[in-house]
Amino acid sequence: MSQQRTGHEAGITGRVGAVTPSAVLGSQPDFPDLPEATVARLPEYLRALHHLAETGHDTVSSEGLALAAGVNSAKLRKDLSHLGSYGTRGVGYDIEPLVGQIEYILGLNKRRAVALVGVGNLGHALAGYAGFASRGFRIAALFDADLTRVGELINGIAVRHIGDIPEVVKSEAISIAVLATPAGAAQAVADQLVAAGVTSILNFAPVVLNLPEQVDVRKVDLAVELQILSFHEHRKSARGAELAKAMARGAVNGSPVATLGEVAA
Amino acid sequence: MSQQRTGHEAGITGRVGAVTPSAVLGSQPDFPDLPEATVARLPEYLRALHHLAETGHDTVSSEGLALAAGVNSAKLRKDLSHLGSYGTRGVGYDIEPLVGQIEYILGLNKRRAVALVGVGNLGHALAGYAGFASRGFRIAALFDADLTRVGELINGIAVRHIGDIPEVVKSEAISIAVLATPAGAAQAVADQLVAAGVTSILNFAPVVLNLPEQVDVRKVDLAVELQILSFHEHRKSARGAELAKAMARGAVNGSPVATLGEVAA
DNA sequence: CGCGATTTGTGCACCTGTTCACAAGCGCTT
DNA sequence: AAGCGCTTGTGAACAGGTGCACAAATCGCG
Repeated sequence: MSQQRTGHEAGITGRVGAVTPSAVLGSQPDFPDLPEATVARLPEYLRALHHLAETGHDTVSSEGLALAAGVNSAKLRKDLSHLGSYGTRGVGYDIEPLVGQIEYILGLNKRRAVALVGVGNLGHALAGYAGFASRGFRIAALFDADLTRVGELINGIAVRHIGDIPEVVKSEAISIAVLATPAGAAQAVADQLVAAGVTSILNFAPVVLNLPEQVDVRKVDLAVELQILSFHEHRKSARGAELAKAMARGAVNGSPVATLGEVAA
Repeated sequence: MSQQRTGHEAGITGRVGAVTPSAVLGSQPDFPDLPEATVARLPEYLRALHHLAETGHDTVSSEGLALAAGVNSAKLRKDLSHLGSYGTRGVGYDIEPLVGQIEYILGLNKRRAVALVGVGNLGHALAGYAGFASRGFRIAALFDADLTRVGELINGIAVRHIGDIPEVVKSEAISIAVLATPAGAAQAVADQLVAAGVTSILNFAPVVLNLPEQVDVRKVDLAVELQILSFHEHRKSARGAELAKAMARGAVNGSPVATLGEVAA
């Protein structure tokens, strides 16, 4: 159970990137077709690899990397096999070129400029989050609708009014935006962002955005995550109660106290 | 493409809750076996239903609710059918009892106490996040390892030292914790939480936690989300470039400018 | 009271993704 | 130079989830 479930729902099917058969242009396998599920795991592999590199490793086996990334080794090998062959049988994977390949695939060789809209409670924290900077992104602009917030400096960047979105998105060549506005404003702001040229949005507002097909949207809803955990809590206690009842009636083997953990294990 | 992908990876398979065959105890269908994918969508349905209720609706069709929740109607009907029958053919679903049923399943009838560990940049924002309170949770305790932070009041709650975790988790009957510590501290803190009795953890630290089977862990990594979007950006531009090249060579139909959007649509 | 319009609930086929298990390949040792 | 142990890469079976398409059920209206 404590297998780690990480962001990103499958839900949408199909390979990603399969648009032009390479036969048409005879291109080298520069951009392989990756299953969506694999794409979602690559960042986790990348993080684990960086950690291994920092702790002095040059190579790592699929078993070792799988452990560090919280997946099983077969899955890991299949995922990496999609990127081409970066392993040596009998030895393992060379960390350095593998890191390079994954970063290339993820488009992280160049640092990407990101806009953040909504400098409220959450947005403020995101603006200061060091993890963005250290993992390939640069917060290039902050926006808010509230005029009293405009001008405020956060981490050295001034908050601008959302009216400036078109101008700034163009001048900074921003294609990714983080949306941390209140729910009510999210759709309108998203429309403005898309109109300005943004093609990927990370949405923290608890609303379903309605946007053109070609725009990628990922949603993170903190309350939803807790509610899913709540379900599992409810389930555990319900099952525990039922089992206890069953025990009390049938009363065969094992101590009622241990049942919950035992069953799950 | 702009279909909304929401947290929560499948990855782990199997029904949830299938532990005791109800034959053993002849229990009413109080706690149905739900596919994990369905569980992950229920919170979204719940949010949409609340919104509909607030805007004066009594009933809603599967089509309408599916639209509001960002899924297709067949999937929605199948999901709801797992909860038992709350719809009327020819009419739709009665919102009120449906809300009640989903809240019951998710264990949201009673407000759940949550502990938050790590009152740094992100933790501070989470502590003040209104969405938790409004959607079934109560932040019952704040913890930090930094003694200079201990005692600070956030939203009316005092930050306590992590050494107090065992005591407070027991006295407040906390089973869910939010982990917003630096990566280096996360595993140790998680161990302490579990030892104190916590059985579900929402982990914001970019590390894979190693915990007993019976503990549920969900992971949210903001940088990972951006990296996935980055992949799609990279893919879009790579495909765009290839298409442009192909166009320039073969030069058959359509304007090169429109291709990207056209293909995706 | 019966008929038609509407919408749910679901059997079924399809498809993505996971896992097992093993052959192929590599390096080290003798 | 040959053999041995180790690890990758992958074919094949399996599991879970999705979406179509339709039968069953309900309501409203004539």
